[in-house]
Amino acid sequence: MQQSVLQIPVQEALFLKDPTSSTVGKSILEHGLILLSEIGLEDFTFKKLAAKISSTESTIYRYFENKHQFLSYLFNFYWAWMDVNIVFATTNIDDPKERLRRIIGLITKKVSNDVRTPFIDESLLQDVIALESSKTFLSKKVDEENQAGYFLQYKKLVDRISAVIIEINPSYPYPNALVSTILESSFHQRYFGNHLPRLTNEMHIDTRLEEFLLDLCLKTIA
Amino acid sequence: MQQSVLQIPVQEALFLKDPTSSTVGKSILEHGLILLSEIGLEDFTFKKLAAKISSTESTIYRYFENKHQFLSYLFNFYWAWMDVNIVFATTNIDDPKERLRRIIGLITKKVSNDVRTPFIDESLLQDVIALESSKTFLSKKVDEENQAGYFLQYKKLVDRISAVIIEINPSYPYPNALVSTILESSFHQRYFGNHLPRLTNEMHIDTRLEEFLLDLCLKTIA
DNA sequence: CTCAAATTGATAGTAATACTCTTATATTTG
DNA sequence: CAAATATAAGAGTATTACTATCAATTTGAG
Repeated sequence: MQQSVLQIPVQEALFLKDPTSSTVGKSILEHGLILLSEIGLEDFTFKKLAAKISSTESTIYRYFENKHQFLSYLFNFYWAWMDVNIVFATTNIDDPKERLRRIIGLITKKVSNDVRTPFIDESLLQDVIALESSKTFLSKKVDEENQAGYFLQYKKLVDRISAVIIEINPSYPYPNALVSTILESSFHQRYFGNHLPRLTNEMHIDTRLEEFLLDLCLKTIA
Repeated sequence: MQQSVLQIPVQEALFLKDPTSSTVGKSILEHGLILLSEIGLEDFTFKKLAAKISSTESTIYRYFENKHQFLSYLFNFYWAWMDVNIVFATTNIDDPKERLRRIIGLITKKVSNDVRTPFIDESLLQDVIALESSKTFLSKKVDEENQAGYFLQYKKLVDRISAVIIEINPSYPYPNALVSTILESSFHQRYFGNHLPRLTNEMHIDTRLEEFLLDLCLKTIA
């Protein structure tokens, strides 16, 4: 009896060799994520990761061009995984407001490890993405990377949620802006709640964050 | 007849030696900002800056511990400068809604160089801060840096704007969260408008960005 | 005006980073 | 089983992110 495995598709632009295609590759993903969560992107190096998985720098460089690409891989993985969850949680729900409610619930809740993805711990991934995701797109190389498809999954999800907004209020003029604002805010507000509390209002508490964003969203498109 | 000069106070924690106290220091600020805007934080080094101002690495290191501290200096300068402008634009305005309108106007409009600050070009500064500011606080060293006062000016401004929100609606429960969301969003949305348009709705246009955020804000606290 | 203190410039040096390359050894696959 | 492919081990390079030393210059206090 085989456990169900969830295949999360990640763009070819985001790796040199598919890390899910080999044991070392999976190990790079698993322990790369752990190391990232421990020391942060600035201090993260392929050399340290190689030591951790008893492999070599050159092997890791065959999978990813550099740590920025590795982060972008995780970024896309996260949003692809979130997309799957959102689709699952909203199919067969007729009321678009209820769908929006569920989406914001998923976005704001602290996630726990999804056993269907054996080498990625989503709980860690969420923390890493909250801290580092802005760094994927806030770079002088955005246009080039955007061209290459680095942000496809994120854009896809924004479109999906925007469609729900439009369903609720077809004349609201800024659906995509509202959605990307909410997604970014969900990360930053939780982070502020934990580290810079004066910038927020107890947003380290899931339920408050959810209420804040749901309220903001519904009132704005009302 | 002396030109009026605007003194922007920056925390002592943000430098080793006050860069405004000497000619080299001012040159570091002026050309450091220019270089940052040209090549971005990742590629920015004190060595390159030293070459640009015909000085040496060691001299720059006497003013700033590292480029992260230099960025944080600019971050604080920007928000302190914005604070001055906001205070100026809102004194003697009785209606808090009108004050909020003016604040959001200031935050969303593309800024032009303020001649009262001779060595800082605010137009460049705005672009640099939009691209790099998240990197000041999204780091494993937040708590330490927060303790040292790295984010004081930003927190002060959030408090100031929150007070206006509370004046408009004293029972709105998330004023600080709303304000920091709007401030972050103003940067990101404009950036998305320029580089990742699918994540937004023509937010590279000042007036649209202003309308989007003002509308969002007023409806949310109504 | 003068001497001491502080500042800067010039230079060297170190450990780490971000890679690239080569080669020998495993491992997989056809 | 042979050929192709992947990995490990190691060396090597340019750059980064500093620190340290020392001489020359500037400043400022008496």
